[in-house]
Order: sequence, then structure tokens, then C-alpha cells
Amino acid sequence: MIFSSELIKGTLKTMVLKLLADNKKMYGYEITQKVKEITGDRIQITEGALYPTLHALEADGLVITELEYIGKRVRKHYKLTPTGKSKTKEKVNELLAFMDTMKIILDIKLQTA
Amino acid sequence: MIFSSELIKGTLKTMVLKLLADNKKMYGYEITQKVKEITGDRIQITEGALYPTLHALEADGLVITELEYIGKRVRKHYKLTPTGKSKTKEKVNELLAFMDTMKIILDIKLQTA
DNA sequence: CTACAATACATAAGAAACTAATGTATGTTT
DNA sequence: AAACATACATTAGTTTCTTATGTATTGTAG
Repeated sequence: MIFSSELIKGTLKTMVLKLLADNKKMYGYEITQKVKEITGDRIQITEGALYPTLHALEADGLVITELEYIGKRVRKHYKLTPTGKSKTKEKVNELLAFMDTMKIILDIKLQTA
Repeated sequence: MIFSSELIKGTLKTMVLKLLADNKKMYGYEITQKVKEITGDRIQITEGALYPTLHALEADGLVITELEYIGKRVRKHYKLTPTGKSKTKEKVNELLAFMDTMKIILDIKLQTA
């Protein structure tokens, strides 16, 4: 089962930041594969969503880039800046807290009729 | 702390369906207040987001409406249809599973360097 | 040895879903 | 009487995604 894309909305930036925090340095294609791998193919990040997000993170000063050449093929590595690291902690904590709050709504029976 | 609105994206429909499942019958304004109440003001659903969502649920046959008059003021109550009830279970289960998957990404240390 | 799949970047048109603002109206509190 | 709360609704604009397309290199299967 693949998660409906609407669920991924709003969590993509946080996911990418957290992956960069855990892996120090990643390139775009690697991020798509890693997410597929660790979610058992249930979350698939499309390139059309990922690249604009990475560019936005760079424009915001949360990541810096570094080019690597594998033969003639280029890889653009992304790495968190200090600002990016603290922003990552913020965003991760917020998402975890949000999910706890959502669970209150999803789990409880408010009234029984 | 109020959750950034981007996090609410994609979960609104599921929240509304679940609230209707637990409360049998609710009107729009009541939904906004209930969500504020049970989340300690951390999730605030705006009317501009809620009403179009309710109308979409009705157009999709997941809810039916019923008008109530309190003096001259009108309340539009929403109630799940049988289709709406089974859709609610699906969406709630999917969101819970999604959150478990997200926790894998947010909690684990993939590599240490 | 060539066609297809995979790797790797990127953009762009359109859609979806929201925000923020505005509008209308009634009821309640200070 | 003014302000706030209740209760519906719409709309212009923005953000963020999907789907498709484009370019190019490298690996693999027939």
C-alpha cells in the first residue's frame, strides 16, 4: 500500500532535513531511494516535489551544496548548515508533537450514542 | 504553540470524518471549537478551509446535511453516510499507519559519521 | 550491439488545498 | 452601543504538489 500523496503534504521538508541530519550528506536521487527503502516503498518522493524543495532549503540557507563527478555524471550533495541543524530539531519536534496531538483525535471516542 | 498550517494540510478531511464518526452529528462551527478544545488550541481549523471541505464531503456522498434553526440562526448539521463510515475507517487507519512510518524516519539514526 | 532500465539532474503547466480577507446576519455580554 | 461570539459562506492569491517532459550518462539484458 502506497500512502496517498495528500498525507505527504507538509512533511516533505521535515523528512528531507531529518535525513540530512542523520546522513550528514546526501544527493537528491539518493534521498528518493532512501525514503523508498526505509518505508518499504510506501512513501515515494517524486523528483518534481523533491528538487524544488531542495532548492528552497538552499535559498533559505538551511543547506549548502557540493558537486561530485562520477565519470561525466554529476551529483549534487546537500549538507546542513548550523542554521539548518537547529531548524531540523525544531521541525522534527513539531512534527512529533503534531502526530501525538493527531492521535488524540484519531484514538479517542468523544461520545458514544 | 500553534502547529504550523502546513502540517494540517492533508489531514483535515480525515480529522473531520473522525469527529463525525465519534459525535454522530456536528455543525461547522462546532467542529472548529471541538478541535481547538481537544488540542488545547494547538490546531485551529479556519473557516476558509473547513467549509469547502465539508461541501466536498457532501458532494462525494460521505455526509448528509440537516438544517436546524436556533431562533433565526441556522445550523447545518453533518452526519456520516454508510459510505462515509467505511471511508472514515480507511482514512483513519491510513493516517495512523502513515504516522508510524514517519516515526521510523524521525526517530532512527540511519548512520553515524 | 542495441534497446531498455537505472542513475541524476532540472523545469514547467496545471491542479489541489490551503490562507487571509471579506461578507452577511444574529445573539450575547459589558 | 460597542464589542465579542456564533454561524454560515465565498473569493483572490499563494503554496505546494502532480504529471509530464527534457537532457544526459551508465549499466544490463536479449
